Amino acid sequence: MNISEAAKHSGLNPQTIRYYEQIGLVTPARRQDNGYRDYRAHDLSQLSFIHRARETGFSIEECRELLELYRDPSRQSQHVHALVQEKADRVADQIKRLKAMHQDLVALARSCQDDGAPQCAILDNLADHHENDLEGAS
Amino acid sequence: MNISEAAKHSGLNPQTIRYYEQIGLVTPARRQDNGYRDYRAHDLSQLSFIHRARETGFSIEECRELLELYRDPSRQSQHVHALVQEKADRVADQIKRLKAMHQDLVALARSCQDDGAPQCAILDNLADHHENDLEGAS
DNA sequence: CTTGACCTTACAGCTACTTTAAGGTTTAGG
DNA sequence: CCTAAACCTTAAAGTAGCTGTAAGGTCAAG
Repeated sequence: MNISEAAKHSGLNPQTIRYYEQIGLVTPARRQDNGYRDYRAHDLSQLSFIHRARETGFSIEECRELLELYRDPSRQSQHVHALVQEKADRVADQIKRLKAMHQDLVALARSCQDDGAPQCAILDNLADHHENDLEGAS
Repeated sequence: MNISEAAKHSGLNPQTIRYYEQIGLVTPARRQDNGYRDYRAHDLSQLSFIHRARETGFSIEECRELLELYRDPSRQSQHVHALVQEKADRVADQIKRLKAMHQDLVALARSCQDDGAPQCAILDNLADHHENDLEGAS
């Protein structure tokens, strides 16, 4: 199976697959006589695994760890559990930060009249913080 | 005012300020006799503006737009409003995606017994999606 | 007059790819 | 049989948004 078919099956695209091979995330694919990469079910499952894991928010390095555990028959589920838990916590954190940012943006949008006038509370608001700054400074 | 003081006041750090100058986000700072960059209130307000805008989630290119509007006396608040509104929408979207990801992660963590056994539903889960895939394929 | 803290430039490194360039192979059509 | 399109190959550069390094110049304190 050529790389583009492997790409379709795994949900990755061909360049990305080559990239993963290049950085040693997946083992180099076997080659056909013409030098083309040749993929089989075994490879596809690893590529799909990576795709899923990346979608789920794991970084490349985290995927590397997960893949090693995936391939290791003597793995301990504790290790995997800890990895996932920590990731979940970090995502929760990120959500918190984005929510705050969203509130800021909504407040900014509301503060602006949208009437074509040159006055705009948004820009004033963004510029604001610094005014107090120089007065109190040395 | 030297760059490190400007950094303190604006909340950016010196390398970042130089970087912003380099990519043309801010106009090059005037220089002292010794060649050091020299910052005044006018520059600080722009740097602070950028810092706030970046914190609020605007990309460098968006900051460039906002800054141009900020500096333009004939700007129209509509334009700014649209920019902010669109950004707010995109952030809301990102929050949605992260929430889905978080649910996935929590579900994964729960599915795993954390008992040191080699079986781990997490890895099975990540690997899963592909099984169905080959059967239906050519 | 030396030490340390600042400043300068230019360039490499980071993540996770995507794009480009320059070429070889295969396949379908005329 | 030839050609054009659609694949495949590699290596290298570009993307965002900085951060860190190297190799030097400047300045204030003791």
